[in-house]
Amino acid sequence: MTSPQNIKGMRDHLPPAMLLRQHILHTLTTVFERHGFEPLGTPILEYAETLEGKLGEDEKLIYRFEDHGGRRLALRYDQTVPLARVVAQYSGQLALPWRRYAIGPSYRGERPGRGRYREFYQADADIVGSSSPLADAEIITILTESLTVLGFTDFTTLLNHRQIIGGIARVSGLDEAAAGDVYRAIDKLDKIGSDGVREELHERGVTPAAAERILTLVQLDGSPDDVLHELDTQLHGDERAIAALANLRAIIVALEAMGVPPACYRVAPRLARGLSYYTGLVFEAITAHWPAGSLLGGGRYDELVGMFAKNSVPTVGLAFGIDRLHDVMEELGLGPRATTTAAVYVTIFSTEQVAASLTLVQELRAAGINAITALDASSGLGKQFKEADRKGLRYALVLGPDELAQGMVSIRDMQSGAQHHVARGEVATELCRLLAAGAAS
RNA sequence: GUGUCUGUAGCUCAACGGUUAGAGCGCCUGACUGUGGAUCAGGAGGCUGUGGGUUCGACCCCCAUCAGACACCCCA
Repeated sequence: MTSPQNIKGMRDHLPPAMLLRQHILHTLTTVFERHGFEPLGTPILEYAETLEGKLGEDEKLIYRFEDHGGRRLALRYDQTVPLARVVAQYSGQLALPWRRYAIGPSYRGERPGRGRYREFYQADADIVGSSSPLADAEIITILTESLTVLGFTDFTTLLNHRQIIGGIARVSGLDEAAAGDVYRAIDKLDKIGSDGVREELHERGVTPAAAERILTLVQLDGSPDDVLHELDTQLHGDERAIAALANLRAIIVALEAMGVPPACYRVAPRLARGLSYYTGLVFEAITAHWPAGSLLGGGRYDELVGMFAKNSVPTVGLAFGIDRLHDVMEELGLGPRATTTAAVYVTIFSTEQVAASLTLVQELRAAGINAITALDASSGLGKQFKEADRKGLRYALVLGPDELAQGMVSIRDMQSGAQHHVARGEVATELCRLLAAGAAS
């Protein structure tokens, strides 16, 4: 391999992409902290044993290897299992319920595809140690706020409950083992249609009568109240499912109180979700602009932490897929379209004026303005303007003999080409004013 | 992990198995004034993803490998 190359499924992020990613991460951090969540950092590497036995079939996607000492290590598959490890390990230091967020890369040895990579960023927010429906509702509220602040206008959060899924399987006469298979088929409803699902169910040995029952229940649609009411009737007699419906109702009541618009969520009994550790609420956000998988997902997993600790620790949380968010936002033109970090370019007129320009640029920086100077004092103004233009900087300053003599600085608007003089002492305030006006429009 | 397709200049793409692999855009230099975008003139840039094979001769055909796209599978 003579020419440099990326490892399969792992990407570089050049400045324009990285700026959007950072905008996303910063926005999510702000929302998380607005809700009082605390940051947690854990290593990318864990003992393989820590990750094994929690993910079901997905386990084969874990990157595993041995270190120099022959220890079996693994790259983390998500940030949830490490959270569970931390909760068990530091149980004495953590006051529960604990609201924590974590942002970082995880790794899965999958075949890369649209919106799917082997190294991908997730932003997680979880409430550890509470089984209250208020915790579930808080997570959904964070989800809604985050997507709204990022600029999404037409997303929907699908809500479901593992015990509704279980109940539907049970009243259709299936045992727990078969239910998983069935739900994998139902999860594809949007993609292959009800006929396709019917066929798949048949292939998996579900009787036609049971398949029809399942399809009917799973395709219930309408207002959350209507869907829950109908499920109540249909699942009558299945205690766990009835309890799940009550739980969803309580969550929705809390959502309403927190002002989450009803148009943002639906009860969708067909939502399955793959990760095997979920035990209660499950949800994911979808948008018509991204047919390939969900933007984020999550749910309640009350037993996972208990696999490390002795007692069970009820937990609910979500994970944003940063790479998918990024790709969708790019397609929709959401977020800042900056290609660089600086806003102002200070030219250097000639080798005699180097000091004057350097002094000026430091003043701008002290005033909170991101600014750069030319690095080659002997290059002409034309070349310097060109550099400023190519970088996408909004303003260029000229400080030549004429300006120096008059105690002025020329401010050039690189978009319009217009140029005006400002007194040397007023430059920073004038630029702040211009930049604020530009940001507002 | 399975299947299909793709890989040529920084980017988008040409080139019948046959001379020295081309074009547009971009990049660099100059015309050019104390000033970018426009125009004109010139210039740099390639072991055709990589490694084998077939052939007198390979960008082109065959095999392998790496990377990418799409559809499965699954998921963020």
